[in-house]
Amino acid sequence: MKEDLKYKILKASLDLLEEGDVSALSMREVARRAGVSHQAPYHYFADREAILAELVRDGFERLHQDETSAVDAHDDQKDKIAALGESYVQFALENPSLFRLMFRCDMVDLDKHPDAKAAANKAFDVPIRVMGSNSNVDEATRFATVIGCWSMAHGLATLALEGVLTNKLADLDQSLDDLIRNTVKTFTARLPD
Amino acid sequence: MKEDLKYKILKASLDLLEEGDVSALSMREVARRAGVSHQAPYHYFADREAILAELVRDGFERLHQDETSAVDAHDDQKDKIAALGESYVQFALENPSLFRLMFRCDMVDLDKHPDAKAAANKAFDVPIRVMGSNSNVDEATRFATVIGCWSMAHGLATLALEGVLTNKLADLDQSLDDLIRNTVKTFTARLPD
DNA sequence: TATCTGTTCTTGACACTGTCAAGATAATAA
DNA sequence: TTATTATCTTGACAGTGTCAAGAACAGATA
Repeated sequence: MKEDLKYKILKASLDLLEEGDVSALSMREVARRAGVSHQAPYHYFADREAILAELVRDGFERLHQDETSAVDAHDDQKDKIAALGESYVQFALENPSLFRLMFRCDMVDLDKHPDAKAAANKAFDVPIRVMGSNSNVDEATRFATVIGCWSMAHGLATLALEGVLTNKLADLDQSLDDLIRNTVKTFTARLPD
Repeated sequence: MKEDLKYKILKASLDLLEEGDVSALSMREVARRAGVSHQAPYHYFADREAILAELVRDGFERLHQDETSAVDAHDDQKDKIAALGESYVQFALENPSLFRLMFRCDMVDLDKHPDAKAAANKAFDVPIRVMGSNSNVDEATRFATVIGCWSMAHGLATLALEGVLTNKLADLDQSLDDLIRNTVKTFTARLPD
């Protein structure tokens, strides 16, 4: 079927990405897995980065979905924020290599791939939309709060991903999930109403 | 001089790293810059990862220094924490490629490089030591607070590095520095005494 | 039906990479 | 002086991304 190979290539690429790191995703190995010549992928993707960009775009789309369904599942404002944070970290843990890739502008220059950039902005706008509506505080504080929460979720995700947290976790009698839930809850509780 | 070439190679490597991304750091380019044959570096480093590990080790050493001098410059507990966070982000902004590399376990497996791992742990222990001493809260909350603050600093650094923040900053009349300071201060103010 | 045109894929080449193997050269020790 | 070791070079190999050119095939046009 038409465009069939394109999705075969993307599937093989995603598999390779999550099997190992991004360096395992080579143009030729992707072609090999799709059962075509080493040059065939070039018909659908300008270069290696174009494949990565497509994976990144899809990643941000899925992250956006996870975020919105997490937010929509709650009514209380702070519950929304906590669920949003947890879904963010959860996504990272479930798609480690992809998540890493999604924030590697040295690998995928979003300015060169508008579709991926648009998807990223859609995902980024969820926290801003959810938290940016608190009119009880001034704008600077509100913005700082949004960025801080987002940063915390992103940092949690990154540190958990790189195994830094599990190292430090050995002492405490806590699972990684508990730690993440605990951390998110501890900080959302301190947010202004 | 003995070991002279070793440091020439490390210097060339760090230069290459900060000039572009980590992929610009090739064994052969490093050798070329040091003015030696493509194989000479192998006398001092087992492979490419060994060079990266050495850069990472040095990076964590410097981060640790920055952290401690930031902490030591203040007496008040919350000032210490704020300064610590800012120094962390500052380090990332001043050494973007190196900072990225320091948290890329797919590139440098710390378990294979004990020296780098030790340096990393030394740097990681500063926030734990500074914040972990608050006896007014239970241990789980204390740990969550430490991890949360550290995550926020790490997330801020990462997001700032990848240009995500500067994108979102266009609306507000704020510099990146201001935003970072603001965010750190906003959240340290909410910490329990 | 026969010819043209564009899509889709293949084959071949090139310069680059990391790294193994082996040799050369120079410093040091006996 | 000779032997040994540290230091560096030369050469090779398989792997990579990607440019260039060609083959196979589809569909449209005549």
